[in-house]
Amino acid sequence: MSITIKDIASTLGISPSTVSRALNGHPDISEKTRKSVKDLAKKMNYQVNQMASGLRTKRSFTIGVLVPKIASHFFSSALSGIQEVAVANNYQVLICQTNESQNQERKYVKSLLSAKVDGFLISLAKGQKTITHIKAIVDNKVPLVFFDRISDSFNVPKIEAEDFKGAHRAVTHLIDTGCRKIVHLAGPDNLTASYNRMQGYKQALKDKNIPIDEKLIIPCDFDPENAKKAIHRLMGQNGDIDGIFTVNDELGVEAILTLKSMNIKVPDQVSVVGFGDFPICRIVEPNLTSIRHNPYQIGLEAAQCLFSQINHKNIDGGSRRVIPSELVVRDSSKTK
Amino acid sequence: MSITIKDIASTLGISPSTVSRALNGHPDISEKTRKSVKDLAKKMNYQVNQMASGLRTKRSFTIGVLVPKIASHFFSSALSGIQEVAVANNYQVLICQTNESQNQERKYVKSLLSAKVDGFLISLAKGQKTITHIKAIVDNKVPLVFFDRISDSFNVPKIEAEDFKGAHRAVTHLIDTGCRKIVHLAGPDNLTASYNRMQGYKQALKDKNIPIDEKLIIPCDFDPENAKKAIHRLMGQNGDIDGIFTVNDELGVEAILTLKSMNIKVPDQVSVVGFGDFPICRIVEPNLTSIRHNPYQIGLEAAQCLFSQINHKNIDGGSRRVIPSELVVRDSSKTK
DNA sequence: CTGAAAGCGCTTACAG
DNA sequence: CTGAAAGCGCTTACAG
Repeated sequence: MSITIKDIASTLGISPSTVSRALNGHPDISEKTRKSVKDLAKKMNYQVNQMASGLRTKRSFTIGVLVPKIASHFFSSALSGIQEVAVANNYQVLICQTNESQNQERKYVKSLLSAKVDGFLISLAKGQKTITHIKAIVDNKVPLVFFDRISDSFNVPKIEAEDFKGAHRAVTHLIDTGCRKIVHLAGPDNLTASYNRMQGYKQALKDKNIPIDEKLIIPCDFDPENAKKAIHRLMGQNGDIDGIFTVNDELGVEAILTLKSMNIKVPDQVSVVGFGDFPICRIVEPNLTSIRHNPYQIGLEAAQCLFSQINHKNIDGGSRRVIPSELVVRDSSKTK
Repeated sequence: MSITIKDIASTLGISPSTVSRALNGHPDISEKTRKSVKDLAKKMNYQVNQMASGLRTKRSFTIGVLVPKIASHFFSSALSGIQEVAVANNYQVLICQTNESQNQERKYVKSLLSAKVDGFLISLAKGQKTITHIKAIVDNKVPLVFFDRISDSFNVPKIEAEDFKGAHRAVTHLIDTGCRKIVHLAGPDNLTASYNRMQGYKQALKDKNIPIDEKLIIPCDFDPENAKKAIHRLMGQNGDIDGIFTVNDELGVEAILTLKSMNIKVPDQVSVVGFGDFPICRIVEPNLTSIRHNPYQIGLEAAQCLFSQINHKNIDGGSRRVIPSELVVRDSSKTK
């Protein structure tokens, strides 16, 4: 039904081989033939059948992307960056949302492997334990790049946000503006990003000779409800808490809203600093001080790294690229 | 390199045909053969080559989705709904972001056609004039469903938010709570969704015998900056404006922030109602009254509609499904 | 500069 | 119940 190379060949009275070569810009073909083929292709609205050419060339011109959640500022921005690079390389992007489920992740990897994608861009679901499906990708020698949610168990390139340094910067800012008893509303610590932010928090305290109190580190699993409960509990028993550093901006916003509902003044009584610099920082009141990282850039560089593997086959093993971050001071923290 | 049906056949000493049938659950195959094939396939970690089977069966098990922007609450939620249905149908989803550019949209359609997707789910870029690329889809007889950003120029199914009624509800609420001079910060009126919301606004005024003042309808093209400027200008010249209805929540939030920066009390002096019920409604202060529609549901139903075409081929032409909305009253509007 | 032929990995009418 | 053969639409060594 859909028109093929053969149709063009027969109307032009030449062979399909020649049509294929003309369409693909093969140097052997005469200018005249090339032109007549291209003109007719355009006129007939010919579109190469990617399944057929992919089967022949072993290239699907498709990459697969796994993210925990599409509907999040971080990942949807990263996806934009990825798409940008993919388009520039004439590639399609298969986007899969794992919903933080390893099971779902496993299924997607299987089906993307079956779709013969030329490469994978993966931000892991939380709770990583059994990652045999990732091993399947590596075993099949399909290029793979981790971004944001990475795993050190594999010798593949990784693109990360500046988690440790960013967190360090955030907490140092809190200390420098007078906070001494600083809570950390943490993410799942089996995620490197969360873990590194927590380490940054700890190191900043150490550097300023403030003792680390493990009871002030609350795992919230990215759930604002947990943040709310934790704040209610902590503020009840520790009247002297004066700062909160959250693993991301959603929890930071929740912290501000909760403190306000308890009639605790932000930042006069308690300062809050988030992580991510999402647009919501400028909506909540007081505006949330945060760490700006660049999800678009992270996606972009992850994709560039993947395509350099796909195109030049230079597998540079477990390289690691950290995208810089910066502190953005707003009204939820004090000035010096 | 990757293992094929032939490998399984030769190790088992049977023909590829039989392996294919066994794997696909063909009824003719004996239980014994089926089991040995499936066991070996699992053991060898066999994955069917989708390009090959797709070429043969003329089915790619892939659908293409076009959205103006991934990084938006509405579309990323809709995408989740779409993904849900796709997975249930064993389909992959190619997601393309048009960035509101018709040119980009045209390119994506071309390349998805070339990828031989089994169906399209499209939310159009704004500024629709030349939509010949959409015609190409229809001409190729590839199933297509429009969602949210629809066009009436094509006889294909459409899934929409309840734009007219929702807007009518929003504005009626403003009037019922005492507003009389109501501004509408509008979207691009060549988008049906925006247009219908504007019509809902107008009808609500008519129904309450309030004259429509075209100078109070400000096209903002979804840009918060335009909303800000419009409010500054209008509030300067019309001291008696007492309500604002915005085409979406982003503009609604911007309206609240702008009014506050001008020391105008919300809702005492001016009430604000948005559209969408995005999470930001509960972050801005006062919390934004809005119209809840269900982007996840819209995506879900659009996908279901598409798959009913793909699977049963029942093209039900230009059917139209409107997903219900409801008014969610918060603090940015007055109580009766 | 162009064509005939083989083959990518699969599915499926046809035959037995 | 199973196999041999053809073919999906393309690309590409080989030959001339």
